[in-house]
Amino acid sequence: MDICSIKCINETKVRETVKTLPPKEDITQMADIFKALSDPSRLKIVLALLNQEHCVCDIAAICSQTDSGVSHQLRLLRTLKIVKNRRVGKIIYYSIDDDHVISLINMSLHHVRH
Amino acid sequence: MDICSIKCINETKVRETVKTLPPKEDITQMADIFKALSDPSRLKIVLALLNQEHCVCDIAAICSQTDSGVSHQLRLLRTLKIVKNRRVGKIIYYSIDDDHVISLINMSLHHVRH
DNA sequence: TTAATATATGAACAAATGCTCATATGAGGA
DNA sequence: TCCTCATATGAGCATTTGTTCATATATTAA
Repeated sequence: MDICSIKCINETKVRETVKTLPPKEDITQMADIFKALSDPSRLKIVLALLNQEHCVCDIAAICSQTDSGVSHQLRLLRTLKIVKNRRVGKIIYYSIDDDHVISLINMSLHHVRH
Repeated sequence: MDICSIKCINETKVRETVKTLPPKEDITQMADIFKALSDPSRLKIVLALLNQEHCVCDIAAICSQTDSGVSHQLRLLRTLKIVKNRRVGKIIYYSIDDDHVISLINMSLHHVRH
């Protein structure tokens, strides 16, 4: 029980756990990666690139989304270094840039399939 | 090139990748789990419970959030079977219910620390 | 240079999200 | 019983998010 509070708080346990928490910045970064994968249409794009690299309009065809929508999502994924791209003439091919993300996705896939 | 379209689409690659995509339902479920971990304050709650079980007001103290806010988040996490609880009198203790989530978090922690 | 095409970008808007405040529930003690 | 405390819940709101539409950029071909 805290002297300065009416609340029922187990100070020992609280202090113990506070010590184990990662720094705020790490938590923010972790959340950012999870957020990138938290939208079904964006996740679908990443899943598509898991198989092989694709150009923007192929991704749009695969995911039944507009080119513009896909482009917006790819920018976000690029910012987070989840995907990278290479240009061949007019066409820009996207692929996965981050192996950890592949592991994260495989693990969650395994999870939803029990 | 598609006969019915002006767009430059590599049909073979598109069809190949479409075959590898998980069913829509699986994608939705995966996205739901990632979404649960995509908010920093909610992620912090899960990180706190990773260490040991805690009652609601201890979680609030650890995470510098209001009891009410924590309670709302815990309900969401409960719905997704990420956390579970047990009652001891007036106090309700929450803990992690899903080992896969622990793996997901450890992997993303490892990721942000290169 | 001009036209055509692949991709990117900005603005706008509807929908979803997280937080706060007020109130409700449910358990223990007086 | 009544009061207190731990937790839960609903409504309201400001903010964020995903999508669409129009337009811009960049590359190739004519």
